[in-house]
Amino acid sequence: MTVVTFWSRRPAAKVGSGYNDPVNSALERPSPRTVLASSTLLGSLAPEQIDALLEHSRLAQAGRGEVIWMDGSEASYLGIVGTGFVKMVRSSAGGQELTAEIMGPGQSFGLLGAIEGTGCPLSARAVSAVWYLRVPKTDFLALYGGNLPLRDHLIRRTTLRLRGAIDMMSRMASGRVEHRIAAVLIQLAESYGVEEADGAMRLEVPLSRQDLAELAGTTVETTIRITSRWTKQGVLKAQYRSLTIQNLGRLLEILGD
Amino acid sequence: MTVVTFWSRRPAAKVGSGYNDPVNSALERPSPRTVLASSTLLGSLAPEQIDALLEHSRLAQAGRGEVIWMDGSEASYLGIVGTGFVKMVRSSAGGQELTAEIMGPGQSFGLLGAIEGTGCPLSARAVSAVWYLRVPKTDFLALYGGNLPLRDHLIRRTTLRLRGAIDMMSRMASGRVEHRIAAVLIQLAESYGVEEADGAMRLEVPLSRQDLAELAGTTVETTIRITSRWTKQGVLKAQYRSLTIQNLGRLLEILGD
DNA sequence: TGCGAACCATGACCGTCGTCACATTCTGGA
DNA sequence: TCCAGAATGTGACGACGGTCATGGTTCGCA
Repeated sequence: MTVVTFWSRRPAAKVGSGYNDPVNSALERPSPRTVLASSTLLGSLAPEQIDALLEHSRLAQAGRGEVIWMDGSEASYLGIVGTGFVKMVRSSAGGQELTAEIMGPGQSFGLLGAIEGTGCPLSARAVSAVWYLRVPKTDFLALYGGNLPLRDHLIRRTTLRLRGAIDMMSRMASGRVEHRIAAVLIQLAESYGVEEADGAMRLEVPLSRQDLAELAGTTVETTIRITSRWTKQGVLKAQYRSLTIQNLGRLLEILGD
Repeated sequence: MTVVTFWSRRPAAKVGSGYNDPVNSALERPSPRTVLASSTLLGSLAPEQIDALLEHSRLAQAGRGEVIWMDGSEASYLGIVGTGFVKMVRSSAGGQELTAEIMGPGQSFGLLGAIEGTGCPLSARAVSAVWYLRVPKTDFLALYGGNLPLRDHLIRRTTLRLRGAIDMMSRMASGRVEHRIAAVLIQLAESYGVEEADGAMRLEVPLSRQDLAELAGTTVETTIRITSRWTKQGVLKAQYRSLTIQNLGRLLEILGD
C-alpha cells in the first residue's frame, strides 16, 4: 500500500500543462497490454476479460506537474499507472493542497469515484512524466458487477487504505514537523525504496522539497531546513529532486522520539 | 457517517474501570433485539437471520471512560451501540491518543477487525455510560459470507468512511487549532446535533473539553481558551460536559477563514 | 554556452500554541 | 450536607514553525 497521507499549507503550484513537453519525454511509451498486465488490481483477470477491457482503453500521458483530473469532476475512466508517478491531491479552501497518496507503476487511481457514481474526491496530478492507461468506468463496472473475486479484492484494498490512513494519522499525531517528515520518508521508503550498492535507500520517486512538504503538511522552507540538517548528519542524502535515505534507523528513532 | 477524525497530544486519561459505577447508571437496559433492530448495518436483515444472530449475542455495559477493548487485541465480537456513545481511539507512541470516530446508538464498531482476521486497529472506549450488544465475529462472518447485499452495504460504508477521513483531513489542513475545533464541532453537529427550542444545536454527546481536545488534536488548555472565547461571543454555549452551538454560520465562517 | 525558471538554501521576525502552575467551579457519592 | 476529585478557567513563558526577504544552484532549452 501507498497511503502517504497529509496536507500542505501553500497555494497550489502552478499547473504545468506542457511546461515539460511530454512529447520529448525520455520515457518510452509502454503498450496498453503491458500496463494492464502489471496492474495489481486487474492484472490477474482472465485473458478474454483483459481483451474486453483493452478494447476501449487508451494510453495517455501527462507532463510533470500536469493535472490529470480535478477533484469533484466526473472522470469517465479510472487510471492505471504505466510508468512514472501520480499524486492524489485534495485541495481545500484557501488554496492549500493535501497529498493523500502517491501511486506508482501498476497502481490504479480513481477507484472510489468509479465504484460510486460520485466524482473522485481527489485530484490526480503527475509527479513526474507519466504514461497511464485510461480504463472506461462503464467497462470496469460491467466486469466488476459479476466478478466476486474482484469485489473481494476491492474490499480488502479499501479497508487497507482506511487502515493505512488511520495509521498515518497516528504517526502524524505529534505536532512536530520533524516527526511528520520522518513518517513520510519511511512510508515512501517502504513503497518506493530501492537498495543502493552502499546499502542506502534511494526513493525512485523524483520528489522536490515542495512535494515532500505537501506530503508532510508543512512549508518548503521548514522542509528544506530539516532535510539539510539531516544531510549534514548523514541521515539523508538530499539532492536535486531526489532523496536517498542513508540511515533509516535514525529516522525510526526520530519517530519514536 | 460519523467520521470525526483526529489526534491528541496528551497521555491517555486514566482508565475508568468502574469509577462511574455502571450498575447504578441512570440508563435503562435495552433489549438485545431492540439494539439489533436499530442497527444501521444489520437492522434490515431477515427475521430468521436476526434470530440467529441474537442467539449468541450478549448485551454488555461500560462506564464512562471505561475501555471496551484495546487496539491490537483480538476482539472476538463486534459491537453495536444501544444507548450512549463510544469513541474509537488510536493510541500512538508517546501516550498520545487520537480519536478517530464517535459512534452513537445504532452504529457498529470493530468491523474492520471482524472482516479481516487481524485485530482492530483502534481501541474502543466509552464516552458516556453505554449499553452495547456483542455480536460474535463467527456468527457475523457466517452471515456475511453468503449475503451479497450486506457485502455491498459494507463496501459503501467503508468507502464512505475513507472519503470522510480524507475530507476531514483536508478540513484540518490548516494548522490553526481554531479551524480544527470548528471542523470537529460542525462534524459533530451533523451527526449528533439536536435542535433546541431557541434554534441552537445541542450536541447530545456529553463531551468534556478534554474529549473535544482529543478530537481536534490539541490540548485541553487551548480548547478551553477557544471555547470560552466563543462562549463570550455567543457562538457557543459551553457548559459542564456539554456543548451547544448557537451560531453555526459563524463556525462555518471560521472554517472558510 | 548562456539564459531563464524552477529549485535549494539561509537568516530575521513574530504569532500560535504547548507547557507549567495555580485558582475556581461543578458533581457524584458517602 | 459535605468533600474529594474531576472539570473548567486563566496567566506567564518560550519554542516551534510559518512568513518574508534575499541569494546561490541546478536544470532544460535555445
